[in-house]
Amino acid sequence: MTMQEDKALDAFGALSQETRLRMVRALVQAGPEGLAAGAVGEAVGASSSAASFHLSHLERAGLVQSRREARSIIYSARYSTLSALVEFLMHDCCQGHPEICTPAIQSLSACCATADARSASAPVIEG
Amino acid sequence: MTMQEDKALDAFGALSQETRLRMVRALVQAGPEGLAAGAVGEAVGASSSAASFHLSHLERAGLVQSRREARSIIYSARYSTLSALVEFLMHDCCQGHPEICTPAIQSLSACCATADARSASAPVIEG
DNA sequence: CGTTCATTTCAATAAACGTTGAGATATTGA
DNA sequence: TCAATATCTCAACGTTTATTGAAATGAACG
Repeated sequence: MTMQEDKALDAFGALSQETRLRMVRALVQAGPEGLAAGAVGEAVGASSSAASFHLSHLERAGLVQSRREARSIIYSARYSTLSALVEFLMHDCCQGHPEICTPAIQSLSACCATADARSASAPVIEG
Repeated sequence: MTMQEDKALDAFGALSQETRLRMVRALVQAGPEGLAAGAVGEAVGASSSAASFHLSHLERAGLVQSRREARSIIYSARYSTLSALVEFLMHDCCQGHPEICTPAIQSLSACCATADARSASAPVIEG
């Protein structure tokens, strides 16, 4: 479950570049269905060549994954890596002061609040 | 509450370097009391010059803060920035699929589990 | 089977980054 | 004040990284 240091470095390195950070956020927000490479590039204002370079970089870092669908290559976020990254960074964060990291937990929980309310007991696969 | 893109880029850039990533983790684990610059450098295997350079970098990025204490400069993690960074990255992560980001929430919660149990109702300041 | 569309690869230039060691600054105690 | 300790600053070097545009790949459809 816990990530290795070198994987975390690759991931943070990948996230430390404007185009790639935007790409990851666009894909995080796009959900599991993902976006075609061209759409990602357009969403973040990158040339097709730059988009390909940065998406490959993100895939090598394990932050996104790709699948072919007809003519397009569809990229989507790897939420498990993002989650592992958070865990790696905050590992043993409390040291007897749980109030230190609960704000981080709440920030993350807040993002799910509306979705949770919408789909608390119903299956969500549709469309 | 939400972080700006350029701040997030600075933070991820700071975390994308082995020495600095180790430093942040050492300081996260050290808790609010922090560690002297020399101790941080020693903990991560950096020369004093390199330690100073990287700690300054981390401070500029908002990930750590410093205070003087006698001859030493004590560095400590800025948990609020780490929390904001997580929020920035995962913003709008669910899109109707809350099961996507709950693992991340649980990862983060797990880190506080023992501390929570230990100090659920008692104040924690001691020695 | 050849054309089109989407994406990737390549090579060159330019910019950013980390490391090093020497020297500067600031604090403490004799 | 002087010496010792802790940390920071600076500049030069070598390495890594991003960008660009042109060319190549690879799948799909008539």
